[in-house]
Amino acid sequence: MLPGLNKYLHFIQQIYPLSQESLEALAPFLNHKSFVKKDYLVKQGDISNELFIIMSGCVREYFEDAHANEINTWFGIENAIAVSTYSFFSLKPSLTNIQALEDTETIVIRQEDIQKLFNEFHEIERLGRLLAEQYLVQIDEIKIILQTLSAKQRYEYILQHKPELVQRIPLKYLASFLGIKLETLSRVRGQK
Amino acid sequence: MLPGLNKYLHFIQQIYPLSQESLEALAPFLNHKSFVKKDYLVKQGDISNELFIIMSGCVREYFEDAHANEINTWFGIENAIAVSTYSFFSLKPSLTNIQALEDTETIVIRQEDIQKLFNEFHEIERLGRLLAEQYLVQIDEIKIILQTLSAKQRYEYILQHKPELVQRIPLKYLASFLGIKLETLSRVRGQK
DNA sequence: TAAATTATTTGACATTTATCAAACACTTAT
DNA sequence: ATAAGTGTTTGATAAATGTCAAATAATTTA
Repeated sequence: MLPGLNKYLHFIQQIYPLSQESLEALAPFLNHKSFVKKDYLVKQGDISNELFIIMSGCVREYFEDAHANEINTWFGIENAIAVSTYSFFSLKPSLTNIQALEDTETIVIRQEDIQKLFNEFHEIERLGRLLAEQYLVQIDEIKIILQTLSAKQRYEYILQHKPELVQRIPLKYLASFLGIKLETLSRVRGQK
Repeated sequence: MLPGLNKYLHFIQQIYPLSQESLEALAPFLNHKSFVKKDYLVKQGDISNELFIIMSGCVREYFEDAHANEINTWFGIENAIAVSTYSFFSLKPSLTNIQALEDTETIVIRQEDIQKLFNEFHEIERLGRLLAEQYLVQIDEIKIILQTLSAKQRYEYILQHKPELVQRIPLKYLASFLGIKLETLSRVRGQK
């Protein structure tokens, strides 16, 4: 049996409890993958047909813009699902990299296996739907922060609502996630 | 039979073709609702348990911030699905209003009916999953624009990728959607 | 532990965007 | 057709954020 699987299953069960039957069907398709700091889970340009549940550690999703600046678009820590959504859903080349910021343990499942499980088990597809809905609401929240708040307010929001991120993610990565420059973020932190 | 339903079904069939059986099960739960300009499809604070497919017309989603400014978070035109996602998925009070910007014809389906259909028809739940995934990718695209681009670049992006929006949505609404002020948007349009 | 590397802060200044007020343009209702 | 209301542009100025360079702090590696 896959080490750490119980913890993963518990996390999943909170979102939508699966029957014993589904769990047993799911288990063989789950694999463990470890990454050391700076390893890539997903590379920009590749078709990313894997979904990662982060058991421990922390990752960033980013891409390079026209001026070769890195834009960080998402961060994931324990219990988050790291997936290059566009690529995973459409099986087209990934627009982003996903990279480990710490040594990171994951459970991986492949797109084609999920597809098979979706076909066979309605309730697994339900779980998939609920996860997509949750993910959507989370991204929408970030989008609204960016539509609404000033640099300082963005930092305070993230500090209040995602303090783990501020602790664990280097500021230089947080800045572009918040849509501001590193120096501005640094200054905004100084104020109160 | 519901007028306009065929067109709606065609739109849905492109995302995931449903069997005749599912279509027949779905049809009785679809209703037509018309809105005149300025009518509300969803009111902030209400639990919004309806999902609207826009047959014709155009809507905005917005909320009022702390200073009673309206922040427009989303726009929908023909074939878009208008839904207060957070409220619809969690059945908690809506954080946003959805308002008709033109006279608007919609097909409505209720959350509890969708739930029943999801329970009964796996393939309808699959359609739901795929729609959630599509919606997610669209929102993520907007989020990345806000993380990355200057006022001028945001306008150019939207002009290039969603020209219908620029034509149909008053600039005063587009501005907050792009995370900038009306005057800045106006100026940025002037340049070239 | 020291040196090298990486991350963050600070300063001076440039640029972008916001603010407030007014003018202008366009639409709607009488 | 006119007046009233809405929407957009323009101008002057203020505030926020970006840029570039350098200093400091923290972390990693030899």
